[in-house]
Amino acid sequence: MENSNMHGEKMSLINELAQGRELARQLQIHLNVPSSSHGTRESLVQKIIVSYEKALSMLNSSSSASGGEQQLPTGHAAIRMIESPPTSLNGSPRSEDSDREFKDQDNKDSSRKRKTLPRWTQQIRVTSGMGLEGPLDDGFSWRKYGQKDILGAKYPRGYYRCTHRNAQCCLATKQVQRSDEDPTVFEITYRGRHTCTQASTSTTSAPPLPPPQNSMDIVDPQQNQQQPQDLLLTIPQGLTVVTEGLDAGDQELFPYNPLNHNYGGHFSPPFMGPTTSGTQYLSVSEQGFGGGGQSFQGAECEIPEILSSATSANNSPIAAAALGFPFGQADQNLYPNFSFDGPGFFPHSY
DNA sequence: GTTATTTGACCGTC
DNA sequence: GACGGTCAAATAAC
Repeated sequence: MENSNMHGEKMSLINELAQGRELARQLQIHLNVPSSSHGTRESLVQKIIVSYEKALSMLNSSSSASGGEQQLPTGHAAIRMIESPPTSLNGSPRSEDSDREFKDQDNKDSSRKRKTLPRWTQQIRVTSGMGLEGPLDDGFSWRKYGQKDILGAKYPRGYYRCTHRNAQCCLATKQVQRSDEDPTVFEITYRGRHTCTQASTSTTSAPPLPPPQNSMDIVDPQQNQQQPQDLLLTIPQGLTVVTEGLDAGDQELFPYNPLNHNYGGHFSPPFMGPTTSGTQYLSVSEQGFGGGGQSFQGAECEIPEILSSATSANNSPIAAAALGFPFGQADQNLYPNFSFDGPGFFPHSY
């Protein structure tokens, strides 16, 4: 086991470094292109930084522990991945649908689309004076469509979906649940991915990325740093962000989120831990963060169907695009181990 | 006037 | 029947 892990980490490290190199090349090209926008260059720079930081994190973590705890050497954030069941901090019935969805997928399959959406959770702690609502703003436009008192929870759960849901068929949704025990902690569960252009333009914010555990296994088990890294860009100082990895049902997650393009734009394959679930803690200094999230639910959009097709039609560029796969062919070169046809990748049709 | 939020009702799942 | 998630009308804010 360890050997395979070690090997996997090495491969991941190599991939990460290769990605960084490729990004540097792209930056070089852009620097020579007058028409290239500043934003594009910035994006590439950010990607390179992220890539190298991830590589460093891998080295750091591999030498430290295998307990799923990692620390970025960057100093501006402490990221911790904790393998833990997707339970809420407060013990409240947090996304109970986690298991429910899991069962559904297992048993019936997708009579209800929302049950098949990728989902991941972040726990955000507001440690210093910013509005408690601050953490809810992740740079994406969310529209609240519901609020519900949850059994066993002191605070109601808020339901949000992407503002561009109708206009751009963006199925991203998120649920915001305040912790009972610690009101400064918000548990944000994201569903689905942003497919709206907004996702690709909000480079200043770092909406949480879905922790693609599966992809992780396939591509790079250590890339989990990606998300935290991105989050750092927008999370207000003083906030502690805990990303609870994909819930148990994440076998269904696609590893990537169109969002990835946004943040810095790029994709970074998997940033979640090698395990099916995990928690990431981000401690940042204060300024505004936004918890972004996404999830899906719409029915008018055909994304789910497209995704489904994607699972059956391996390597379809269109499907990949629809899925928001960050990497194109070039990226695939960077991640030779990645494949769409792995049963662990798209275990179920969407 | 347009867009976002609130809130009760409805639906699906367990 | 209980519960969570979503819808949609009413209301508020811009």
